[in-house]
Amino acid sequence: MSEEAPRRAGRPRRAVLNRERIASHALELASADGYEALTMQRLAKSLGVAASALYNHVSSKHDLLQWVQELVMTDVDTTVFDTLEISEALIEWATSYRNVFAQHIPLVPVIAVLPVSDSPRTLKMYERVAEALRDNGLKAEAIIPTIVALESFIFGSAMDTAAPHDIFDARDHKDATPNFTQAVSDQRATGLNTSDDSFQRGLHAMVAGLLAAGSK
Amino acid sequence: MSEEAPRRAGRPRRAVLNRERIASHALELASADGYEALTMQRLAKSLGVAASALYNHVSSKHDLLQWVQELVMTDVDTTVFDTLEISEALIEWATSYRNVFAQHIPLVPVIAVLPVSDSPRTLKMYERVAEALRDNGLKAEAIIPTIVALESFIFGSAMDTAAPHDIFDARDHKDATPNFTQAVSDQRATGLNTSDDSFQRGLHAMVAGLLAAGSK
DNA sequence: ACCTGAACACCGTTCAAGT
DNA sequence: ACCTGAACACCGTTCAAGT
Repeated sequence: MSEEAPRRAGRPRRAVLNRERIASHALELASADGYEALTMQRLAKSLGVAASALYNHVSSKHDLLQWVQELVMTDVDTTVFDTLEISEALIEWATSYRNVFAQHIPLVPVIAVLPVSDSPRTLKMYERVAEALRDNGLKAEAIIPTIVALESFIFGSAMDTAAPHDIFDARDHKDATPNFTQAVSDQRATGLNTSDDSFQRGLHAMVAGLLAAGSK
Repeated sequence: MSEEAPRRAGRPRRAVLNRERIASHALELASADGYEALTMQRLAKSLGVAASALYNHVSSKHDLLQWVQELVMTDVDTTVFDTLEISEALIEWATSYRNVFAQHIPLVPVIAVLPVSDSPRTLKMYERVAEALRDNGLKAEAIIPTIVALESFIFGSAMDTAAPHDIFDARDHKDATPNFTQAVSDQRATGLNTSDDSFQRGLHAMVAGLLAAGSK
């Protein structure tokens, strides 16, 4: 598919190791084999270099995860703010955001405390959401808390998708927890995935409440 | 404080290693020195045994973290459901829950996917919340999603408290993000801690919305 | 039944030595 | 400037050997 670029005679061939190649290999490795497979040694092997070579380009594994986070961020849809009414847009954006990180749960603790200055794409996303909120009459001081609250819910909900489907199985303690047991069975009867059902209910509640409370 | 129990002559003295002692030592170690200090080796040392001895009582480090989680759960306040009106009670309970796990962030990914059957105290808490929601007229199928949505927000908000205070500093990209930059400055002007402000706004919005949407 | 000590199979990271 | 190979300081976990 890709053709070899011509090289000058005196230039030695060397594996091209740079942020772009390292990050995308890391993302591929994690996506294909899971984040437990994303070790510096295995990543180096897949790049055809020694593990120590990676440290000429990235200062720590934590930094590497930030690079991967930046790549993953591409998949979050912010175009919805261009076309949809604000509450619909927030719901679609949040759903996309949650679904993306449900595929990258080990990145959640990283992104949750990541300074925006280290992630241009996250910053750009914030700008778009902040603009949309302002344009729709949200009070100035409510904009950031609105975004942070939604994000916290998004991250928590992304983690919740990793819960086993029988997480609420309490057969051993049924007698002591009649209300809970009944509630589990009633939710199950809807046929809806518990994580998705919970996320959508919580999201609609929060979006409506935040827009109402934050309006001028 | 505690007096020595008399021992029979033939009984050899041995370090008493059991779940209770292991779990409480682990909690103390993590609380005092942080979760990065909670390793099997260091825990063993603090108990006066070899690391391998621990494996006679706990099957893995992950299981140990579940034990610690069960201890920490004690601090979450569910008595509020006995005295406060439902939305007030949910807000106080959630705030207590979030504040407790803000002190134990590395447990969040553990508890988020922990089957309730492995955590009697969590189960008991769910029962109390489910009962309160039912008593206050929530639709049967809305009870579990209401709890799960609140919990996801609680876990995400607990993680958010670990964010650096300058997480939103975008001085290098100010020109490209005018709305965001302005919003950050306007929130800052309130003097409120961003995490706390966001949590309380999101919580009030979600509680009101969930109760309204889930009512019969 | 439960503990020790050595070992195993990994980690992330550093660094002198090479080109 | 960037890579290799060996080493370091850890991890969690296993297991034969002891009592």
